[in-house]
Amino acid sequence: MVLSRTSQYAVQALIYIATQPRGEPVLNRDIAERLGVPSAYLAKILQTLCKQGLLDSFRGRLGGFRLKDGMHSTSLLQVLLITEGPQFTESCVLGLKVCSDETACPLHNEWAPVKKKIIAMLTQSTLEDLAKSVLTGKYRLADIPVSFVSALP
Amino acid sequence: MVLSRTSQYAVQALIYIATQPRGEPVLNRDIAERLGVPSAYLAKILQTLCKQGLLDSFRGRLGGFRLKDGMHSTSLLQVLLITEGPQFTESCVLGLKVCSDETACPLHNEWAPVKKKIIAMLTQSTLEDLAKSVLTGKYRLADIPVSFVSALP
DNA sequence: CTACAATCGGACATCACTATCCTGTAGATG
DNA sequence: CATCTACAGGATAGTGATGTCCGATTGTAG
Repeated sequence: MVLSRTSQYAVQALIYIATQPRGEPVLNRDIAERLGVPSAYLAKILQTLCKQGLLDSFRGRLGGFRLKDGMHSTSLLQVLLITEGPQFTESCVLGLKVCSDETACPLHNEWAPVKKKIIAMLTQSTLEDLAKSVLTGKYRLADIPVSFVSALP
Repeated sequence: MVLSRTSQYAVQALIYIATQPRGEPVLNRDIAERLGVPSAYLAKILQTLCKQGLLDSFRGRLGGFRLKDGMHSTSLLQVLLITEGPQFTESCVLGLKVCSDETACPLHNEWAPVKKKIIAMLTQSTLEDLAKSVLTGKYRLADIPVSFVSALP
């Protein structure tokens, strides 16, 4: 019913980056502070997202992370396949190693349509869409209230 | 996308017990062997299910666990609320401590209908229904094929 | 070139879940 | 009562996800 911390951080960070002006790298430190998550841990996650081609990173002054070109339309499913692993959409609810339509667990047929709906929702939600809805101010990206006024584009 | 081991074992064990003749206690050892799960760990889980009123337990000879009267119609949701905790249906996908309709995370409104579908499915699935479908032989309750030879010397 | 800022990445620490061990206790049987 | 059996439950260990630390490396600016 809930994602792993790693996935949560990844999604939050990516949405936050997507709310920032395009092309301008965002500091890991700033993202961590904004989201109220451990910065060293977040850095590892962002590095992974870099290796998987979602982000660009820049060292030195004016460094930071930014969304790679064209990655604003990345879906949540693509993100979760990275953070939860490629078996994210495959694994059996009861943990059976083999659970196909032929050799199904008792929940397989009940779960199938639900899974389909989840995947549809995750495929449909893109980073730029989510970033837009955050920028309307109607949604919260993190628990910690923003102590400083974030820049509006 | 997948339940905790504890929940998996609980659901599997309860379905298995529900497939056995009513009123006759089933040995923890037999359940563990049938499911291919560690028996000592399963015992803890079954004890929890006893305390929560789903199971009766009997010590000594002819002992074991059986479904409490009327508990054959228990839904999966009731089971998971025990094994995953009462916040199972409440928690935010992004892990926010507060995420209501008023203070929503960016995924809240997308997730709501999906969550509704999940809960409907879990509420609808009862132990006796699942036990019945297992008894048809079309579904597997565990990975390990039941060769059913207790080759003890 | 030099100094500094920021990521990179390996090593280590922590915590919750998972799993095991062992002793105690209760029930059944003769 | 004696004894076997099976659950009860506290203590303990393994494991993977999570979180922290610190030095190495790379890029920018002066």
